[in-house]
Amino acid sequence: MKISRSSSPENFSTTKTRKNIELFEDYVEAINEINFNKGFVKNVDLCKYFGVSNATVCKNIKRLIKEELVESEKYRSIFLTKAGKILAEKSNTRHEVLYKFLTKLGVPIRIAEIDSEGMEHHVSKETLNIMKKFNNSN
Amino acid sequence: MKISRSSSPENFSTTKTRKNIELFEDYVEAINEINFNKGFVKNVDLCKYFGVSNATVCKNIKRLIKEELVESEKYRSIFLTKAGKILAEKSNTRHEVLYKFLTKLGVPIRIAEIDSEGMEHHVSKETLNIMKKFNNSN
DNA sequence: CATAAAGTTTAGCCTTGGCTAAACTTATTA
DNA sequence: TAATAAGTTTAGCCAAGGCTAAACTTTATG
Ligand SMILES: [Mn+2]
Ligand SMILES: [Mn+2]
Ligand SMILES: [Mn+2]
Ligand SMILES: [Mn+2]
Repeated sequence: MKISRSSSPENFSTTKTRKNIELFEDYVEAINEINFNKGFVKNVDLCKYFGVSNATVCKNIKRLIKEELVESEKYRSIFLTKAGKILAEKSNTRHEVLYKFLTKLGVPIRIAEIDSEGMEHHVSKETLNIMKKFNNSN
Repeated sequence: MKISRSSSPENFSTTKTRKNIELFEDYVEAINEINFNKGFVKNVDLCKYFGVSNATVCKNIKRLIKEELVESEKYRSIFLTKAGKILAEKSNTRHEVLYKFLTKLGVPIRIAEIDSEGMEHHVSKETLNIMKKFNNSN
């Protein structure tokens, strides 16, 4: 039982804050990707993407609307707002940098896909910059 | 919007599974650490450690007891079971390897402490082994 | 163009992980 | 040792993120 790091409540509260926007980040990323690939996004697309029920997607989209990341009229397509688009690009870039970092390190592709899906939301911009540098010189 | 990785519902369901044991991992790690430092663990110690209320700790300890990771009698100290101890050691090792990995990479200590608190729960054993190798040769 | 199929929303349920306030137990100290 | 302080549990609340079943809307088809 060796512990070289030190722990503090602030670490946990930062982690909690990051977890609170995790779903938003995943959704705007997904919406951006699906829209890029097929031109529009509907409830059913997100169900397939995440593997959850239509009711779950519907409820979560309402939360994204309240956060002004998404716009949608009843029974219609789902669009990112300006803020949603910005968050999507930022999240996608971070996810991409982390994924590439893991593969450059030697992590098998399938494992890097899985691990990065969870890890991405907890990578600070400082850590991200270091990973970016590593990617560019390896 | 460049995406070099590929996404699948399995990535999200694995991530969900990992999130479901995140609290258990943090708690057994904390209990192990506090016990190591002061010989016993009480509700109030965990409140300070995590920065949450006594009611929250009490409720979460009940969940750990149901999972047979922890034993405790009313108003008394909190102990890890055999399984709890094993999970604590495993989680601590993973946390420690990741933390050291980030610092060796050049991430400032304070940032590595924060980022590793969230990332640790999403690092597969394959990725962990690669980080371990990196640590030993850098 | 009427009906059937596909897709979306609503209603109502559940667990997790937080909180405060109040009740209860244990520990301290006058 | 009786009163007070400190610590723990219980009760009851909330939001997030899941689910199924049923109602409703849109799209496709005979
Ligand atoms: Mn992502
Ligand atoms: Mn993700
Ligand atoms: Mn940890
Ligand atoms: Mn943690």
